[in-house]
Amino acid sequence: MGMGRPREFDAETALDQAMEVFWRHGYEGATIAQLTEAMGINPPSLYACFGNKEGLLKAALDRYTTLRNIWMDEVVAAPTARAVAERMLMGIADKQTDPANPPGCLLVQGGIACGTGSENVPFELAARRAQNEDQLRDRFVRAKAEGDLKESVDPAALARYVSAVAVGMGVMASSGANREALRQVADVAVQAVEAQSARG
Amino acid sequence: MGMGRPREFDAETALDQAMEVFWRHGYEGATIAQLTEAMGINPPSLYACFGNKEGLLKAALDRYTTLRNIWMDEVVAAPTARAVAERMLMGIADKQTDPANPPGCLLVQGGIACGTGSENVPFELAARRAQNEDQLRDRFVRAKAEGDLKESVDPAALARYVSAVAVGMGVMASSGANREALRQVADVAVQAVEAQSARG
DNA sequence: CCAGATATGTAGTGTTCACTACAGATGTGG
DNA sequence: CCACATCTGTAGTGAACACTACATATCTGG
Repeated sequence: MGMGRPREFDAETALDQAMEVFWRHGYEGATIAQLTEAMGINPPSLYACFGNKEGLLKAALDRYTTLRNIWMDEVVAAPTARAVAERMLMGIADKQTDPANPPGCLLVQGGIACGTGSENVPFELAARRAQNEDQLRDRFVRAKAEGDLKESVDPAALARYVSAVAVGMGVMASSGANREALRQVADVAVQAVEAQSARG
Repeated sequence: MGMGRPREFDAETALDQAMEVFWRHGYEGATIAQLTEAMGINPPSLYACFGNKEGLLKAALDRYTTLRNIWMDEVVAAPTARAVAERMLMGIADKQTDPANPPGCLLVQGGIACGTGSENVPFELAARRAQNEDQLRDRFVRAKAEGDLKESVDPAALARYVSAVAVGMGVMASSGANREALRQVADVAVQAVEAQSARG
């Protein structure tokens, strides 16, 4: 009863490579060929080790969330609610634009499809969202000129903020969030805009 | 030199159906078979009219953004920056949970892949995001108990807000937003949390 | 050194996909 | 009524996909 031929690759190292592929191309956009090439193994090894494509994704997500939870522990260790939010959101700003990783967050980007031949679709969508952001920015420029917004406000930054909240709400809604949950988010966000108001 | 056989379907009606399919299943998750069935036509008619799948998406996006821009015109017609933000974000909360439409926003969901057999992947991702939201909520419960947050604050709502901003930033980063842009968003969001603080 | 067990590489499998050839149907201009 | 142009439905096409059968290689226990 021998123990069989030992595995020739390191599972964690291979998972890191798979994680990057899912992160960059999304679940459906990532092909087994891309995954196996990045992991440096052949399909049978992948299936023997992780079951199937979805099993590999879950293993990659486990690894991602393990690392992320360690970071979140540091985040919630901040002394105040404000400091927690600052540490988390500023940290995200840095991490999501770190050239060492694909842009964005695996937990969002993993659901984005960019299969071969349609990589430009997400950019097409982004361009349409940018139109509304520009519209908001123009409106906030006017608000500033009218004395409605503080002199210190950057209208483009405020418009980007409102757009970001809107996008976040969209993803939440797609995942099943109900109306009350979205309204609570909107309510806090509106208060943030109000705080930029000259009378606020 | 006759003018040929006339088209037997209405392009705008068909586009509305296609828009719903892209909205619900994402670009890659939507198959030509699903699209043609929803549109009530056969593939050759689709290709004769819209060129290819991506052409159909762009036509559907055109229709979506046309309707959306009309609504945005009403939004920016609000009297103050605060009212603009309120009208937009509360309107989004309602629209994105309207049972008459698929949940979420086509401009975000259109990039989400839910092909047959992997519909549960987006929910798997959402479940992982919820873990971090719960972590935040617990932290804000503590902050409230410590008198760091106002008595009127709902810790779950505030955690949901911070999570929504984080998700929005993730989508922006995926679309090419740079670090400074994300930091500006984070900065406004942090001020919103600060406004919920007892000393704020 | 042999038997059993597991991993690996090659070379496929069936399925599904976006897309289209083709023939017949339905219109217009002469 | 005829030549021509455009649409429609049937029935595919080749390509790409996730996944696997199989022979071979490499280990352990006895």
